[in-house]
Amino acid sequence: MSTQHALLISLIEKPSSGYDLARRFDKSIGYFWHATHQQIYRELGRMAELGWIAADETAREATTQPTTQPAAQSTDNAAPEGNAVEKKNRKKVYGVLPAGRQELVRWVLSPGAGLDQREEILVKLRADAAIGPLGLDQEMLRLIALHEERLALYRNIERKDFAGTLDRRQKIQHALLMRGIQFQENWVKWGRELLPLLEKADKA
Amino acid sequence: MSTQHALLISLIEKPSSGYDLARRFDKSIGYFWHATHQQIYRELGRMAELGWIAADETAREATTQPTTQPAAQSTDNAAPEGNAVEKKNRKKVYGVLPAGRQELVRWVLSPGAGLDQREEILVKLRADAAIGPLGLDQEMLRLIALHEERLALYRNIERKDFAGTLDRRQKIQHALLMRGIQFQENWVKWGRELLPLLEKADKA
DNA sequence: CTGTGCATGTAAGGAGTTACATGATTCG
DNA sequence: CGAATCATGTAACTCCTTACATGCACAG
Repeated sequence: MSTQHALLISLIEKPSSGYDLARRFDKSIGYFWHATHQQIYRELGRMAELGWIAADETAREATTQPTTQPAAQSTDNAAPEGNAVEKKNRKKVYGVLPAGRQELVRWVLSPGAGLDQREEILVKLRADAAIGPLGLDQEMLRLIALHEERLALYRNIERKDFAGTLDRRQKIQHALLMRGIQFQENWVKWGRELLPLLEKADKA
Repeated sequence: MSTQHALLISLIEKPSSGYDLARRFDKSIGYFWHATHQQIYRELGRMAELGWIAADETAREATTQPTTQPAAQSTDNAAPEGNAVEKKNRKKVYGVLPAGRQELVRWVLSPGAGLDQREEILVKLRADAAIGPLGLDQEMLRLIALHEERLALYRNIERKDFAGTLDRRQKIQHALLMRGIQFQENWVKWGRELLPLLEKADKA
């Protein structure tokens, strides 16, 4: 399971609440691993039970040197001594415990599945091949637009975040972005070429 | 849900048993939509209930009670004399009924999600970026090899099945194959470029 | 007569989706 | 004050994965 591990990474990059994570999964790491807020809260709960992470009031920290430091995170939420209040609803900031870090390393180095694609449109195209032209060009146009939009987004990120010289961390993150860019470029080009084949005959 | 629809297409292309389908999902359509044999049998059962497909010798005990529980296993079993013929275990060849075909068309033309990638290795790389070089080059090499293997397979299929002039059906199927080829080429190239970044320092 | 391939399933559990619910804070 | 947004969760359900179970047919 990778959702937990994606969350661990996000938490290492920056200790966060479930809500923060949910928003972050709508961008950055969510671009290559999607998760909804319900999933996130559930996995946070499980990982807390497993001792991989902990909410701030409980034994926060222990890892030696997180690569990124949150720097100016409003320090006002201290009050460690007398809390005991248990306000039901207040923000819980989770941090990664040593066990969580270990688990992450273990998982990163364990062999993964690789190549098991699941793209709906490919199945639809196969159907279109089998049972006559159904007018898939409309759907295809829609998807091309989506991929172009995403491509533009990635290119903007590249321009903004990856100019100048990069350290190792940035180089890898840039490579991840490039993967996305190349994938989208490739997809759009392929889709455009395919388009003429999909028109329904009676359109003429 | 697309597994059902992938099965419908396979059955339209050629009426088959669950077993046949499972084997076919290890190639051709399985290249872009994976499914295990358990999934296949379950979905076949459901689609049969829905009236989308039917096994060839339909008369098979469908005569009286529509919702017969297929339980009747283990101990209580008695009286093989009841309906003598019907060997329990023999091959069921399913074919698509009009309702199934309609459903397939409906689904093909309905808008799908598009872009929600989920590639484990990308998450792992992000982790490697965040918490030092962990030695991901080994895993990366493994994956590159997998993708190259798949690429070679695709190229063989192209050479064998798509020479000469093609009709529309073949053109689309060729485009699907090309999608796979381009994806794999792209992936391998990207992976090779990334590799130098992943070596663990102490390897020197 | 034993192993391999054909052929069909059940059971249990984990992961993901969709819908609903609720209270707190902030801002105009 | 009311609406938007922050923030956390439950419940029900579907889908996917892994392991197990059974029985027939045929070849060596």
